[in-house]
Amino acid sequence: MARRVKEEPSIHRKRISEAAEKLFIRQGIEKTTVSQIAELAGYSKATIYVYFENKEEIISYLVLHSMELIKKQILSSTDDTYSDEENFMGVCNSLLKYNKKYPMYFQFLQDTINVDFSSEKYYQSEKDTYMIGEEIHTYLTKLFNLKDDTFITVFTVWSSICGVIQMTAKKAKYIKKQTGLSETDFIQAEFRRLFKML
Amino acid sequence: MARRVKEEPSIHRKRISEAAEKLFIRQGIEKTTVSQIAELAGYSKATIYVYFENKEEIISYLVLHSMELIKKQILSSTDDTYSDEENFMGVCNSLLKYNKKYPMYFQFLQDTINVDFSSEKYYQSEKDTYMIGEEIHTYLTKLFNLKDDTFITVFTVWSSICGVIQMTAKKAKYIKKQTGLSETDFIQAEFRRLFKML
Amino acid sequence: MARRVKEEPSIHRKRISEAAEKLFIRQGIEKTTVSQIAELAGYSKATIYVYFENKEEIISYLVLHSMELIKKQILSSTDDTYSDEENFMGVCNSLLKYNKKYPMYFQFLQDTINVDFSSEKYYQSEKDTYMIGEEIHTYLTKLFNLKDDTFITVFTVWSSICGVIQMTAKKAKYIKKQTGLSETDFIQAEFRRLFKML
Amino acid sequence: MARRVKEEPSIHRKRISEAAEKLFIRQGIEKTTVSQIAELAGYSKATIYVYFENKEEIISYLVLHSMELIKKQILSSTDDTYSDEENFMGVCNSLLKYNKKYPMYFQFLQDTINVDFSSEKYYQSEKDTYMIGEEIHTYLTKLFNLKDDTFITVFTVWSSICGVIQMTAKKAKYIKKQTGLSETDFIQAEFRRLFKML
DNA sequence: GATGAATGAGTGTTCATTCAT
DNA sequence: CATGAATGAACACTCATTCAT
Repeated sequence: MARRVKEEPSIHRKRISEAAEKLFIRQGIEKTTVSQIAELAGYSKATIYVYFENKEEIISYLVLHSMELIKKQILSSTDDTYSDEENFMGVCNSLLKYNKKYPMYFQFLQDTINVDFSSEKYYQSEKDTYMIGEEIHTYLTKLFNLKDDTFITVFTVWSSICGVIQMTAKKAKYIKKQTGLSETDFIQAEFRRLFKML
Repeated sequence: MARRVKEEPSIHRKRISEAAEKLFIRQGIEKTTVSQIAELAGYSKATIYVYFENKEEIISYLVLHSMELIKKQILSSTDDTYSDEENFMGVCNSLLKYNKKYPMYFQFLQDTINVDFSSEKYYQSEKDTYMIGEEIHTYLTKLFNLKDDTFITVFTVWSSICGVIQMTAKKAKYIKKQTGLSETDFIQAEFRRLFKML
Repeated sequence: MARRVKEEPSIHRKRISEAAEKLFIRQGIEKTTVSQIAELAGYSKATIYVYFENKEEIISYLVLHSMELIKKQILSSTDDTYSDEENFMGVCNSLLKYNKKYPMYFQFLQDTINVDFSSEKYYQSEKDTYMIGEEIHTYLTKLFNLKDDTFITVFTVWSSICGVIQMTAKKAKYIKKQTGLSETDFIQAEFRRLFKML
Repeated sequence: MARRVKEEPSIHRKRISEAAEKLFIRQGIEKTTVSQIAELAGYSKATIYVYFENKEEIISYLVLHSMELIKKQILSSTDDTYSDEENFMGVCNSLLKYNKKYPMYFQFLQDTINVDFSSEKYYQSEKDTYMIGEEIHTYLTKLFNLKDDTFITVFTVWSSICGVIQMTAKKAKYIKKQTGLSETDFIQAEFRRLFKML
């Protein structure tokens, strides 16, 4: 599992990762083989290993992609001029939408991120991912205009939203059985409750 | 993949599942092979299949085990006579402790649970797991003496706590870097913040 | 694969072999497990090995059974007072019926039979099977009142009938495609042709 | 069990199938493992799966091979200019020789052949096998200059020859015991008898 | 006499990865 | 640069058979 810094994404990396993405979403990461990725990307299997060290690095690359998407999503659904509640719901629904579209990437959001960039063994993607996470965090802090305990508050709220989205998605059937509410209705209610708590 | 109700755990099932548990925690479920489980449990591989239908059933058995543990944990750290905050922190720290000890089981908490028990294809363990989940839920409802919107509130809070614990555990390094706080200190602060929100 | 002479079939051997027979017919020999036989026969797996040395001996026992059936079948469908053609068709249709009912046993008819009974390593069943074959042969010889070259004629005709039945059964689809005739119609025509040849 | 048409036999397919052939003859198809085939062919087990979809396809490939051999054998031992008896004996002895050399393939001759080529799920080999069978059939029809009932006659005779060869081979010991004749002598006598019947 | 318990020895198949060309 | 070819290492699961009790 040797990790080294690699030159930045060429057109090939993009093409390969896009193929991988489609397959990951369609059938899950574990069940997607490098062969399938190669075929869909229009390369030979061996060529994949020219542009990515291994399957893991492809995943890493896509984690970055997912972070970029979330950021975009959040930026486009929030605004200085909106009310706090509108903004809060904007963030929530960005994440929700994201989880619906890329349920598997959502997991990544809550996954460990390599922060020890002093070592030389990391993928460039990991560094980039980290930085985008930072940007989102900074953006949210400003958005909610929090004065003190900024970090912890943003972190806690963010974590709670993620927790609620994840749990609700997984237990949808159970919720339906207990409350009769659809997943969609239930989660909006949860978001509102969460906002009131703030 | 025939699933049928099976007679309850014998001493062998216990021994095997304990071996599986150790390995699952140490190296993850996917990477643990039935051979390894057999070896550690002191049985031959074939014998494993005498006591469990397949690997999946071992997992299912352990999910139940994990639910039982959480329940015990929560019961022993909360009480009618405590203040609301004490109880809240009790629940939080139960889950936290649990996640520290069995990080992999914690995932199970947020995992889909088979609820369609009308079908005949499920393991007894799955049904049992569901029921313990119900018991915890009922207990928490009473504990916090919530009058209306009970279900949604308990669910939201529970999800938030899980989200916070999970995210904090995964991003511990990042948090340290940003705030200088240890994971332990940071998460206690998060719990308190969460309580204030209620 | 040690073979030793064994004491004659008790009631248990009968019960076990009957279970095996049902399963062999239903799902083939290879796909039938000793466990299944034991279960259907109402014994424990280990008990099977008390009454039969191994799976092979069960098969051997059933081969004998099949021989007995064929003999009965032939005896009941031929008679001194019938015409030669009637008798010939009787034999043919006995074998045909037999093949339809126990396609898998039919193979046995054309299988090697242990004739070296001087050695001590054979199953009693094998000896018995051999003797019934002899009886059938003797019966047919008398039936067709052949004077010279008896053995070879009976053997050749018998073999031809078997060959025709087997090939026709296996190539039924092909025959349908080529001639438009059903397997039943086609094989009766073959039998008649065979008789004319005699 | 996806079956698709594959590109034609390379040198590897030949090498692998030749190894498989030896093992199949020596110990039977069922008892031959893919590992053994790989070892004897000088490849790694995984490589076998590069050139054949699965074990079944190897068998299918060899069935074709066997059909080609029989055809050659028959063509080289019969001729327009020979007498009918010479030709008949030629066909018989072709099949006999073939059975001696590849007893296990001989079984294939009497086995079901996939005729439903409208479906897309078959191996190219299976189609080819079918076509060679057709060619043999056509050739024999012309050879014996049969006018009417051609199909049924050729089919019946062919089946009878196969039946006689198979039965005689399996019961050689028994025949020796009963007639004192060697298998070789006995079967030639059978062939002659068969010819006289025509 | 009957069996519960245990297992050795496979079995076909998959897949990420390497490397000579 | 790109890849065809090859494979090591697994992996979940099966089953006939044994033997102490």
